[in-house]
Amino acid sequence: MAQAQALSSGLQQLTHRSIAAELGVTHALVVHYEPDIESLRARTCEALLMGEFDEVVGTLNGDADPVSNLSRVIGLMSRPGREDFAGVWLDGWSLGRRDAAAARAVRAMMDRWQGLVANMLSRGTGAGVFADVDPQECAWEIIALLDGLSAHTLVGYGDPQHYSARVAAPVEARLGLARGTLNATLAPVHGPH
Amino acid sequence: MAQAQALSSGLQQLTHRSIAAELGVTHALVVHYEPDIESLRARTCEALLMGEFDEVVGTLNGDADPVSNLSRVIGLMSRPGREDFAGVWLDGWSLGRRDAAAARAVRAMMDRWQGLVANMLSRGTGAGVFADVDPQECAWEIIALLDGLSAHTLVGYGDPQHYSARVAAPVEARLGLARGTLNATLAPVHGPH
DNA sequence: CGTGGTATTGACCACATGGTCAATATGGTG
DNA sequence: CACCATATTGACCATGTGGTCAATACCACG
Repeated sequence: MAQAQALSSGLQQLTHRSIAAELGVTHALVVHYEPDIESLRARTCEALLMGEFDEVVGTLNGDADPVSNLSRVIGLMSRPGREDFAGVWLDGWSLGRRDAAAARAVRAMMDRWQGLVANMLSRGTGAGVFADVDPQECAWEIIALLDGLSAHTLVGYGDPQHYSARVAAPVEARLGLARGTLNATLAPVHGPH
Repeated sequence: MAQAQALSSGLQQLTHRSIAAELGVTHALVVHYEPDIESLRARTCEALLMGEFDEVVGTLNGDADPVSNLSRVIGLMSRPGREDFAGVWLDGWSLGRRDAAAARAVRAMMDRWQGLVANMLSRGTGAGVFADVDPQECAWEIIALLDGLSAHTLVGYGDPQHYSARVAAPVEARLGLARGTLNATLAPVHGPH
């Protein structure tokens, strides 16, 4: 419902009337149940980002190998067709500029991602598979790279075919991995549902 | 004028009436001279980004050392107080989602930055100072990292004090430089005017 | 002087937004 | 049945937007 609309048209286009139209009711009714549209937007944003996160985490299910974990995350985040979620992130940042609550929510989501990656990194460094980096700091760098990628996606900068490799390369260098180790050619494993 | 307003309030808040108010005239007059506000926004965005670019390029004036060049760029882009320009980038990406012309303009700006960095990289690899990377690809990665940084800036994610180091670290790793080589503690050299 | 072009205005329009409010259905419970 | 809570509506409001238009003011030039 609201989430699909936000995905395809952007959070700012999510309005009492747009929801009402899709539901086939009056906008007054929507107002009745959702009196504060700003909050609805923030919550929708949060729900969408949380959904994406959970989906990715679900994909890692059971797999404990930090290399394949990282590879999968990179593959999923740089896959073609992720433009809509990139848009949600962008809307979230935009929203966070004026709405303190939204900013807090977005930061919390970023923390989740950072934690996920940091976890992989610390497992990898512990096992001696990765170079000895500070997992927290390095996770931040990877998140920043992925966020930059989202931005690029939205204005169609660069060839999407190269996205995965372009994220993988610097991460591999940072972790002392051989070139191509992290460049998953689109993870086949069941895929997101 | 218009640029200052876009910087402080965001491109979307740049409106016929907001300009008129600041100029102390009627909004009809503004319409008379600037009939298409969308185009004004796009042009303002472009001008601002171009201004930032030129300012940074100006700072490098005469210095041919790729290491100090890169270090300065990283320092400038991750300095505290750059939130407003980060906002312009964000607005640009946002604008580019629906306005094809704006997207083209933003992509052109990204190309400029990518070219600037690629140039540094190819000089560095040529001189054997940097590891042997593909300058074009690697420049892209660095740009993505900086763009991700801009996004983080806007929602206040992470400690701004660490921004510079966090960008420097992965780049150093990628280029085979010693830790800290690129972590300029705020370039003192005259500074941007 | 007056004639013409530019600067500037106020009044207006259509449209969309968030939101309120009183008035109805509608359906279950005592 | 009567009653009450909930669902739902249409009408309305203030505000903001982009934009048009006819009417002035003003100033230079012949």
